[in-house]
Amino acid sequence: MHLTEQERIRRSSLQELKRRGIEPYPAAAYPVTHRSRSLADAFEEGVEVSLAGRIMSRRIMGKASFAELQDGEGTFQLYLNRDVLCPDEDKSLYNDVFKKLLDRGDFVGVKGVTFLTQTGEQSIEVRELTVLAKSLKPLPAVKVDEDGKVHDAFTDPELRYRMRYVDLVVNPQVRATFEARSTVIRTIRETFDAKGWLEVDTPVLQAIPGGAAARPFITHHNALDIPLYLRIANELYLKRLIVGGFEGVYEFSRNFRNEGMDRTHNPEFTVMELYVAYKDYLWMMEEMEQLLAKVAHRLHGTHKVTLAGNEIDFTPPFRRVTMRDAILEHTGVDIDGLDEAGLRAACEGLGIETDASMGKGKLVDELFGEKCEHHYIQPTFITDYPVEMSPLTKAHRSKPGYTERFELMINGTEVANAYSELNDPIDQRERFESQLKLAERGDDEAMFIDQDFLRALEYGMPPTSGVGIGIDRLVMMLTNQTSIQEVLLFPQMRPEVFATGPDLGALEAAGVPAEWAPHVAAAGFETVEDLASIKPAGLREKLNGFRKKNKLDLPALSLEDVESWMTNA
RNA sequence: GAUCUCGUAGCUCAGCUGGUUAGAGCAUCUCACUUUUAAUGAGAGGGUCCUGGGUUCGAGUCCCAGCGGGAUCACCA
Repeated sequence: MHLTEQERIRRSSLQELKRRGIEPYPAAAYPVTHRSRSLADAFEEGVEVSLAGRIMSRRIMGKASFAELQDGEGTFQLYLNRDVLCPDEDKSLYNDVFKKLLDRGDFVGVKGVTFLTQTGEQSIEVRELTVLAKSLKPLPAVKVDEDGKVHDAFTDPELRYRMRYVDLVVNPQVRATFEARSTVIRTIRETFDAKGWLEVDTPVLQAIPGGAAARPFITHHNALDIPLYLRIANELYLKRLIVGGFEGVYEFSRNFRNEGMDRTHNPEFTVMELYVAYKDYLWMMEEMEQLLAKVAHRLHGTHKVTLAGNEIDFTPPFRRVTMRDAILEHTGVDIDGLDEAGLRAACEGLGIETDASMGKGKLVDELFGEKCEHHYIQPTFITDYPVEMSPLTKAHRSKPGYTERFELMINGTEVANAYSELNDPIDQRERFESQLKLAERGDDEAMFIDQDFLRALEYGMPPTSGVGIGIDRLVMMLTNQTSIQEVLLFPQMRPEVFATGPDLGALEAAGVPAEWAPHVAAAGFETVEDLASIKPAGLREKLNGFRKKNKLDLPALSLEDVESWMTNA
């Protein structure tokens, strides 16, 4: 294994700690009395404290040193004085262990007494120092100067996402984003629980991927020998629970869609879906206004949030615009009364590409998506979607051809989608059948018919309103992030390829003498496959050349030697 | 999937129209230093210039292919 100089030094420090009888990875719990931020907030001098965390920096000045200890809350300054830490003759804990054998990134526990330095910095004078875990790889050396400017920032997105653990250690704002994410989810959960709604779990593996229009991931169940789909939505299951008599159910659902990835899409993402009986989409709009205002206020202490240079105001009520008016306003096209041909002509007149698989719903969707969506920066409910693009939504109470649906747009992006749920089983069956026709026309995202769901509706579902909130996007909106990868701890990445290194055992098994195997690998033939990729004569020539160049104390190889390995390979 | 763009030390980055032994700051190592805070001062080590081809007397630099990332687009929430 290739180690950098810094890694080799840390490993030798590790061995030296062990040699001195200091366990670098002790098993025992370390008793902690305080943590950094709460200690700073209620600071008093002369208090005995015990903290644990990572050493994030050291400023060594001979017989005294300062260090930054980073724990789960933040950082706190340590002051280590040689003669305080080591009051007896033996000064090795300070001189050797702290100054030489410990590094930035190591976990330690300290016991000591709080005090203020001459410059007024809250500090702990360390009386006891315990090694808790040695770090063998150096952390990126991020520094912040007195103006708050960050130097040598760890910013490479690939490294940050692949090694989120490092990102979290050195970039406090990243930790803050994920704490905010947790606060968003917790606030929603507390709000819903207080209203008596039930948090439920429904299947992730589904035989029919329903509830949304998207391409699913397919897997296979061996015992049943059937294909199963990772859920693209949980909507149909939650509605079954409303049929079953629960009056309010919600689920934070990890959904999976086998589609593109970009700064607003990840193959797996989180939607909070809520269904409440005896309500409609008008009620749901008010409910969402109150919820988002509460979440924003919990995070920021205000309803006004900065996002990508805009101030987003979550103060209720939010603006409401019908889909028809939105399209009329931004394109001059009145979709009311237009048939499929008319819509297609309107799209093409605006430079929107269409194809034969697109029905009325899809065409309206294109008009809105291309020409309107990005205009809605402030929270806005877009309401009353055409029936063709909403197969699970109840027909509008007074506008024929439309449904009782809204989407909440923030910063030009859809954050929530809600309906007065379709509970007429006959209408629902017809909607599914028209989806089937779309599928026959080539729309590979048209919904499957879920016969069991239809049966459930036939038993009767009360009037219900449902909503799905894109949690990842909502967190983006509330934490001023423009990439979904910044709000997912482990965003999807192409799998990393690790250098496997030479397989000496396999080389020897193929007949390569043990004394030759490392040299064969060093010459570039690391695996049996590598051996098989070249003619014996060529291999012999290269290896003997390598032997001569590196003055190996080994007999030259004969063609027979090499041929015998190849036969075994 | 398409287009553009990037890949140089542990980290952040220079490296000109191709030209000696590839540089800087931080980090690391050695020494000094008892209230510092981007600690300081002196010295030292550290490189598969992403990989593989090609052009050339000569490639980190130019060309081709590949791998990986980012951005834009398509699909989508």
